[in-house]
Amino acid sequence: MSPVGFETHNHSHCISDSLNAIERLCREKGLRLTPVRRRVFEILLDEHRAMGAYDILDRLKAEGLGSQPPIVYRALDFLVQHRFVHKIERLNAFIACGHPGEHHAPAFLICRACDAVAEAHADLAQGRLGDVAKDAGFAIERTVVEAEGLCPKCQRADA
Amino acid sequence: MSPVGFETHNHSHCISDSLNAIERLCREKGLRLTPVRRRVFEILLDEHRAMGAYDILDRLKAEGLGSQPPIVYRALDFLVQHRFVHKIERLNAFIACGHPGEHHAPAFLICRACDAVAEAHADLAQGRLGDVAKDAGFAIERTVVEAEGLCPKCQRADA
DNA sequence: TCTCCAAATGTTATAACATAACGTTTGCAG
DNA sequence: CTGCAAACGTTATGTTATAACATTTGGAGA
Repeated sequence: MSPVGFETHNHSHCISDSLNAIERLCREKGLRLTPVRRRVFEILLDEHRAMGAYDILDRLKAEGLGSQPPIVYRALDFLVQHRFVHKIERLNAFIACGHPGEHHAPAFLICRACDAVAEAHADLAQGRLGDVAKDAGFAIERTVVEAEGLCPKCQRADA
Repeated sequence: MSPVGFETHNHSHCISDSLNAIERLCREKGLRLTPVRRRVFEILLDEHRAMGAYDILDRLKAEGLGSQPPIVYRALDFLVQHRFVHKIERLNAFIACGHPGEHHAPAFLICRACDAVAEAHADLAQGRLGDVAKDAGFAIERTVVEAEGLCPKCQRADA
């Protein structure tokens, strides 16, 4: 349950590992990892931050891979649906999943100063909210858990 | 910690109680509950559901109380800042707080079929996510907790 | 009371985010 | 090899949100 995002790491490994992981998952499940979908995922891995759909689109355009919003939104729909990418609702932005394939209910720590995002894990449906939902007869299917605050670096800059 | 929103209730009481509560709070804290701010809050109480900013704006327009987006967004900023209204990020919509003034970390159950929203309470910062954040040196200031699924009524309709 | 300042409002314009609709291409099962 | 579903390309538009600047309002202090 350690967050990913505020530490340094071997980035080329994290890119190839994640890419390998989703390639394998797509093969196993018969999903089509088309060039656009694959490239959108790579861009998100490469930038390693939450990006707006239009930021991604700009990169696609520069590479000659589709140039209109629906292209990128459709690719993102696919990636989000299969949990390869998460949407950060607070930022209207998208980020590559830190451990694609592993079952998880993602939670995010979002720095309000630098917009850095760390992915953690918090299975709400298992906790008190799950009890509340159960009592209310509500069937939870997905959860959005986002904590906004200051990352370590920006706390120091603040002081 | 019971959710509010899927049950019937005495609506005129809930309106006057909430309105009284925020009037008192504004008096105590020296906040200015101006006509627009007050009316936006009343509209949200009255409709008793999550409304988009432009839905609210339509009602304001009909009443001759300001007619441009910044009017309603500024009122909403004020109301959200003081926790009289919550933003539902998943819906890009706003809902009157079920118990203004009480300290709380709101959580929402959102029906994907009818968009009904129930407010619950889940102080994440106190739980496991709080520990993770602490370990990462991240200072949580606000949390967004939204569970999407099916409300009791829509589960029955589904079957 | 006046006057000055900060906060709130009014207004125009535009930025940022997202999808509807429809035609074309592609991949693959039969 | 053919027919269909899925993905892609494209145009247009819908939806959500804010920048920037002028004007008005409310209240603290001279």
